[in-house]
Parts: sequence; C-alpha cells; structure tokens
Amino acid sequence: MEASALALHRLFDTLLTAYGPRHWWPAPTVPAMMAGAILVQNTAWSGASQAVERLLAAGLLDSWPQLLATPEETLWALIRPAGFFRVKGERLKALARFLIDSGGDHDALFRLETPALRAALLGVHGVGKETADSILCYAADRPIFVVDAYTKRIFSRLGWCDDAVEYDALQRWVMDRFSGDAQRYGELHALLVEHAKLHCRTRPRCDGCPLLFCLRHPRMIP
DNA sequence: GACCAGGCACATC
DNA sequence: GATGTGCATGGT
Repeated sequence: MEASALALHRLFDTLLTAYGPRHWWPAPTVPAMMAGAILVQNTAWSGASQAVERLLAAGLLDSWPQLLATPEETLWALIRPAGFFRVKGERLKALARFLIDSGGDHDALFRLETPALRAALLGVHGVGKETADSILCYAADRPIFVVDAYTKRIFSRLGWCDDAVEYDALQRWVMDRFSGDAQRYGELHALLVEHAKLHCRTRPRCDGCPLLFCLRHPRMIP
C-alpha cells in the first residue's frame, strides 16, 4: 500500500481506538437525518438536535406536505435553537418541496444512482456539497466521504494539505485511499469531528493528541 | 462579554 | 473565479 494510504488508515485506526465507534448520524429516522443535515449547518449539533426533536414532536417529519404547509412563524419557533431560523426554515421547505416533487418521499428519491442523486440534492436551495454528502452517506447509505470544516482543519494542521484545500480535492484524495461502505466512511467522518472537537478547536489543545505521529508526513493532498 | 459552531447563497469585484 | 457578507442561537 502507498505511504499516504497507510498514513490515512493508521489515522482511522488510531481515532477508532481512541474514541470508539461514533454511531452517526444521531437522528432516529431518515427524514430526521435529512432535516438535521440542514439544521446543523454552521451550528453545533447540540442546537440542531433540539430543533430536530421539536420537529419530530410536532409530527412535521412524518409528512413533508405538512411541513410545507406549516406557517413560517410556527416553523421558525420550532427550529429557533438551531440558529439562522429564517434561512433554515426556507431550506427545510425547499427540501420538503423537492421530496414531494420526487415522488413523495425519500424511498422514491433514493432509487437514483449515487451520481444522479448527488446532483439532484445539489439542485435543492440550501443544499451544498457537505449537506448533500451527509445525506448520501448517512441517510441514503452511499459510500461517500463527507468533508467539513473540521476535516479540513485536521488535515491542514497535520501539514497534509493547505488550509485552503478544495472540497472536491480533499474528498477525492481520501476516497482514492480509503475504501469501504457507507458505514465505514461515515465512521471516518464522525471520528474526525470528534477528534477536532477535542483537539483542533481554533485554540488547539495538542496535549494528549493521538495524531501527533501523523505530523512527520509531508504535504500529500493537492 | 467575546468567541465559536458538523454551510450556504448571494453580491461584488 | 475569488473574496466578502448576512444569517442567529446557545454553549464555553
């Protein structure tokens, strides 16, 4: 195996040993996962999860038409803990409209092949690459690696890439070297987030960081 | 009270 | 194509 692939696998094994399986995505149903992917945008999961729970309790994740028919102010009040409630409310409605137009629910939508499904999701207002890939990996069970701000920060702090690395370049680099199913890709992403929360905040806490051995690798990601 | 969090669309250059 | 800005709450 190539050196960069070995380094990536060692990183995964080390994080798995250090933190254990993360059991992501932390939402009970497919619609809750999809809504959660919108609600967590640029927000801590603690706030997003409250919003998901409130939508579930209100029954709005049992029926996309019902969510779409909910008055803005009602929706805003429910998702307020996630922040950006006006834009996220609009994005949830765009997602609902999309699912209704796609045949009513995610079962119809998820019959698409992965590239077509990704393109369709990216066509929804408020769904960018990270949100689309989160839905693909965790809700639609597709083998896709999700890149996020934490992922970029970890790899750039290790010196493996520049901090301005592009989403597609980092995703491609990982997926070319780390094969597996959706569960395995999801685990890698979840472990990276867990690690970043402990050691790679804006003020780094490198004491006890299990990844210090990775620093000896030179820049590897274009 | 400042800083930060599992993005995205849009305006402007 | 690159860069800047608005969106908002809740935890540390």
